[in-house]
Amino acid sequence: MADRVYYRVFGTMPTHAPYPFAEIEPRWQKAWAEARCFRAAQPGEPGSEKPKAYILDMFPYPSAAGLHVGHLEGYTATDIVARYRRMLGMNVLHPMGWDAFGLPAEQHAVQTGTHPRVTTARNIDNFRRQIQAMGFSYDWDREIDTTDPKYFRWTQWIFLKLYEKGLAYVAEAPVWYCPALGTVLANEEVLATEEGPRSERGNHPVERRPMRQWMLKITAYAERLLQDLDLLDWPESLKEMQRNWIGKSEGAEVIFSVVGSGEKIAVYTTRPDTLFGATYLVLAPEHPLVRPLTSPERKAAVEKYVRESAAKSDLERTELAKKKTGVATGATVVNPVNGEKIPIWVADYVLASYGTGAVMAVPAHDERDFEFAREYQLPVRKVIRAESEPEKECFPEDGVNFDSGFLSGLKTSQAKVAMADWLEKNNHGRRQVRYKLRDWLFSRQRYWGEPFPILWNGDRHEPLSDKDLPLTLPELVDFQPTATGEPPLGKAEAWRKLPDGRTRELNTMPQWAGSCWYYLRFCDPKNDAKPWSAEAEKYWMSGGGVDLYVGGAEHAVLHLLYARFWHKVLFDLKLVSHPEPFRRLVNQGIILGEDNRKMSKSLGNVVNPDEVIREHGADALRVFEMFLGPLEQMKPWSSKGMEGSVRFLARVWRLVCEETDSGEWIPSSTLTDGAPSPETVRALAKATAKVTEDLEKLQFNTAISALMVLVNHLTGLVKRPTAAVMQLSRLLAPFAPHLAEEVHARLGGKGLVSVAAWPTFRKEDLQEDSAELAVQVNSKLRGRITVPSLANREEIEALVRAHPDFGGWCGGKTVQKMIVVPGRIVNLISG
RNA sequence: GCCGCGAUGCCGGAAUCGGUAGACGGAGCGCACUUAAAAUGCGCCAGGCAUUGCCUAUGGGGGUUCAAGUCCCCCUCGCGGCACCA
Repeated sequence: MADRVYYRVFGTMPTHAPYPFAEIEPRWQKAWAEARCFRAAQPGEPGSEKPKAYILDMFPYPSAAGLHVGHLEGYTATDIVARYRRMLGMNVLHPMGWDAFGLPAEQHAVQTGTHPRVTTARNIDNFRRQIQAMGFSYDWDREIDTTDPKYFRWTQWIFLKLYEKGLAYVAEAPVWYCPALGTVLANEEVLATEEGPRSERGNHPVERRPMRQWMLKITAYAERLLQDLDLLDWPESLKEMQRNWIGKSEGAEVIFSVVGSGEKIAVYTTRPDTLFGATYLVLAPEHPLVRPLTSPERKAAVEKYVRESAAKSDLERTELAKKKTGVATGATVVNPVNGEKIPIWVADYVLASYGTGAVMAVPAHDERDFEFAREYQLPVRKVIRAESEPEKECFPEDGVNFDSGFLSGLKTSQAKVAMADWLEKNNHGRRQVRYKLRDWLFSRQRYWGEPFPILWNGDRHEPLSDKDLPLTLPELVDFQPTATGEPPLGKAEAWRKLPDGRTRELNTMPQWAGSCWYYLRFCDPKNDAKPWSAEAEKYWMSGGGVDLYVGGAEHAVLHLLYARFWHKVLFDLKLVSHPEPFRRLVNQGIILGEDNRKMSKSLGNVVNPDEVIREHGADALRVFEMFLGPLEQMKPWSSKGMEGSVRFLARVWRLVCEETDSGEWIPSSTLTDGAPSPETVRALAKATAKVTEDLEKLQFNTAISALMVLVNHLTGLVKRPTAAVMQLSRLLAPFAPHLAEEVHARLGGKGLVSVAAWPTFRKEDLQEDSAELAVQVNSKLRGRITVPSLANREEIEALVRAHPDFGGWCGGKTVQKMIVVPGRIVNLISG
């Protein structure tokens, strides 16, 4: 009984920490802040003569929930690189800031009446606290906040530049409206889901509504946004997503004349070579010519069909619709290439929003047209044959033309050119390039965003002048969006109306505005005269822009496309020196919960970094997140694995300290000032070589593994040379900076290890004295042989022949050939 | 359907130019220390047969090669994206 009480009481007592991280970590964070050792030198300042490195994270939206381990993975990776580059002697720009405009703070304001500014400030403080607890080496003098008037003044200024260039305009167009969010959304913010189109944020249903909105002419940059992807060191998958989103297609516009009327119908096709096979023409139900062209006897049927299509959701019109529907108009057009009369149909498989809203149907060579033709018994005329494969009913691939007049006998690629030439020569059409990319819907009916620096004078808009910037938000008590679709800013009567009768634009900018240029502001964050100085931009953005940009893949066609667009506009205005902002980009993979499912509150599998730091320390969290696996890969959390990282760091600690019976840490008696043995020299050289190589390739998991090998070696020594442990502390510094500083200091190291020089090694120290080669016989492993590591082929061959097992390996057969790969294998080929 | 990425022990993952598959960590097992446990240190650890040793193993099937996780062809599964874009 007494025993059980003893265990209950002492069994739940926390055993003391494997090493005193809770005392070490805050102390070094304070030391770094006091030494200001992570400050980046501006051009002209001492330190700016060093080569620069711009290492950037995608700055966070400071949510009420705080940081999660996924943020920390990317931030840890960039911090390691930043610390490593600093130790290599580079002038490193590694900044952090807050993308603080946005919907959640405003939704909170709607519900509680708390001003978004208050919530935002509180969330930022919490994020900053969490980030600082990780020991990240940010230059906090450069912290920025997109909601600060000193910042958004310049967001507004850049908007005016776009406005002046004619790249910002107001248009009445069908746009995506989200009733739940009370605002319109950009195409990029709408996802196609099984339940229909939904908002990217919050997964609310969205609908098409015609509204007057501000648009940015991103389409003017479509070709350059596409071409310049080739300049970038980005994941191929991400470039592909942007290419798909831009959606370039090359083809021709063909003009058909309507029989018995002066009307012409233009269609867009990527296959002008199939024009001889066109057997009908299809208009989208929304096409303006549908009504005027329909013959009186078809009128009722066509109008009914148009009405039905309009009532269908986008979903019903696309993927769920197994069967194509349509109706004949009774009108006909002339195929310009052969003078043939073909009927005009209306069908909703043709989209009004793409191309001209009309297509020429070639059922023999287009799956969709084929399906439709079969449904309504329309003629199918083959004009292209496969070069080798057997004939198919519908052949949409490239081949050779026949029954095609002047195109007969030509291959598809040649036929396309010939037909385009013919169309242009005879005025029946022309070559054309099209993009799926649409202009960027840039206004939102929300309060917590940048106000547009625009005034309305009746129906006309005009820009605010630079001297009136920043245009700040009016104070409001009621943030509720109105049912009429009028933005909340409409409630600020005094703000909205100017004495001279002009009124302010009431929409605000989307959250993406602030993040479109924040990386430029980091170059010169305190400049009150300009968004950034030319000198600072040229210095930090040289060599192709940001040298390393790490963030999640969810921004592939949002932030990353918008920022590239703004950057190109700024490039054309000669405000930046390179056409692309982010030279190298890496997506960190998401970290799953321990149950292998996506971390979410409802599943209860979210890992709270505050708790992990309290239990195991920031260094252990940093090391573990990097040791989990490759940065780009999706991987599950493991609390057992987390403990492994703690054990590793505690092993490092015990190289330097040992514990007394009373539980105190005293300097280890195993340390010696003696010279390291050749084995230790080799272990150090190997670790240095491997860690250096892996850091360059962002392979943090294998770099840590190399450090573990070194620590295991040092742990195994009876006497540990201080110099060796000192070198370990420098190799460890980017990964576990607090512990590295402590070890460095306890061993009598001068200054901060965070700014010490990165270790080097001598190539000859990597060399082993002897190497063990595998001996294969007819490619099967049969034995091993130890040879001097510098032995050449002939010497190795002689050693193999002289080896006592040689006869056994050959099994009495003669060796016809011996393949020797020094350092690797010997393969005996016998017959 | 199309595009991109991936599949290696019980688990996370290593493996340069094609050259000893499984580094490192976790889990497990054993030993030492301890009154005991924890912690720590050391050792074992793909599977099968077996006496040394041999055989089988990198999602599946073919191929190239002295040699394939790695290169080529076909297929299966998983993840991400796009999806009637003419």
